[in-house]
Amino acid sequence: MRIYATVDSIPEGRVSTYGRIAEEAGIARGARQVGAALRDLPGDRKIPWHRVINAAGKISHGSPAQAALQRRLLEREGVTMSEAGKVDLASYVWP
DNA sequence: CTCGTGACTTTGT
DNA sequence: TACAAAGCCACGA
Repeated sequence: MRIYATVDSIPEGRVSTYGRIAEEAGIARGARQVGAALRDLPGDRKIPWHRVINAAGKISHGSPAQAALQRRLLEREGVTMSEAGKVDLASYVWP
């Protein structure tokens, strides 16, 4: 629950990393757990899972389809990325 | 209690 | 930029 609440607090047009979220949620080094939580997400939840990326600013998971979807959702909110699909954390990560 | 697993992270080639 | 190795942590078998 802590994880869901934290992810839900990320405003539109901003992103956050697994590590940051884990810390915010109380799990100091549980970045993986955050990923697991999002992975098992039903989908009908009102959670902006697409604003969650890894420390490198990239999408590190699953099917190309899923990655493409996440990228599309982010760009729709104004988050730009390099060709390699890398987000400029310095300007989009949530403080 | 021990093992395997994984939408991670760091560090070093 | 890409890959490997070694940490880390909650969970379930």
